[in-house]
Amino acid sequence: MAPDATSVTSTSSASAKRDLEIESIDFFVRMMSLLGLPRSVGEIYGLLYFSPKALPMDQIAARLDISIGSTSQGLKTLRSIKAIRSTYIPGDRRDHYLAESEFRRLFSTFIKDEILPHLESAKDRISRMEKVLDSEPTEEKDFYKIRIEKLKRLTQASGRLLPALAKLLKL
Amino acid sequence: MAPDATSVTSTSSASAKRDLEIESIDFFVRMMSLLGLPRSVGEIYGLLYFSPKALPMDQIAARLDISIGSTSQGLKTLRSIKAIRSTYIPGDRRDHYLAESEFRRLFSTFIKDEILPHLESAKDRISRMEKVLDSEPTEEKDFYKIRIEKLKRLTQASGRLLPALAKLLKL
DNA sequence: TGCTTATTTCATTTTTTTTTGAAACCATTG
DNA sequence: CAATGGTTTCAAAAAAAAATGAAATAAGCA
Repeated sequence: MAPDATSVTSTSSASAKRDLEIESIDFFVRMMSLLGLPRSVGEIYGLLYFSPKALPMDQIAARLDISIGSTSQGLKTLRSIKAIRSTYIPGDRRDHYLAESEFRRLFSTFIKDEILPHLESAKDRISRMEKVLDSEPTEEKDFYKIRIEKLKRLTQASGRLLPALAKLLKL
Repeated sequence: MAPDATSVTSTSSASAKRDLEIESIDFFVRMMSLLGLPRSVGEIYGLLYFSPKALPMDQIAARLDISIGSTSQGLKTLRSIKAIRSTYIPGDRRDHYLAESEFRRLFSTFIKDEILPHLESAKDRISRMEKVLDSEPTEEKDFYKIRIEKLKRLTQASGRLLPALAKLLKL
């Protein structure tokens, strides 16, 4: 049987570790919620980020005091944005998870998966707008033209800036 | 009494306008939700963005078929991020709202108000972490040191990049 | 000042999101 | 191939967020 969570360390201060862990969890709960991800996802990542050893799902759930359902879901989300990876521990059937500490990858995956698809559909929408405007003799055509033009520039700029930003975050 | 919403246009196609309006609302509902703002806020901004004339609150509520409570709240949010401004219409007691079409201002206000404060508190948190690590003789000190260092670089980079980004979005 | 209309506020309701927990599923091992 | 331990799934419960509507407030006008 694996040693339980309270007996992990021998000589070093458990409370210092715990303090760091709590700050980390707090940090990432906020950061993930900024990205629109649920609390549990931030908690899991925060715990793993300051864990020197890979942790299995049941220990994560126990330490955070959340259900294994949430934990499984949260790990799935984190895997999908490549924020964690699992390691093989010989003689243990459980998957063990490690935080991916390269934020660059984390952000670029997030941008690619969550933001860029929206930009794609935005382009389609703008084409539709132009078609509508061309086909019908509308008053204030200039006004509409300018607005559409601005939208177009916004999406173009975003489409160029976001991937560049992702690269810049190479830390 | 002001002319009602259905009799606004004379010669031009009302349906073309309506089509553009709907695409616009749809566009901004998505975009605002990407920024974590509620649906109603996106709807209001989308409506105003493609409206050649300034609109009063009651007309906004009526056209979007949302309550005046939501409308008032949404306008407040949009005002707070400088996404709209109100104009004075002689002979009309109501405030009339126009979309601010300079996205630069919109984004930079958003970044300043919503993101940078988090970065500030992140700095404090990192200082606390360093204090904890220094004060206690913890095992795997190197591991923790490196993690804290990475967090520090992340927040520093964000603190520099985000304002720069806001400026770049000068459209 | 009092009357009317416009706007804000906020307790309540509705809707949406997240979490839970138990059942189903899977994979390893005796 | 049954038994055990690990993981996922998903309906139901809980929590959080947003919208409503009505009362309170403010603001213009006679």
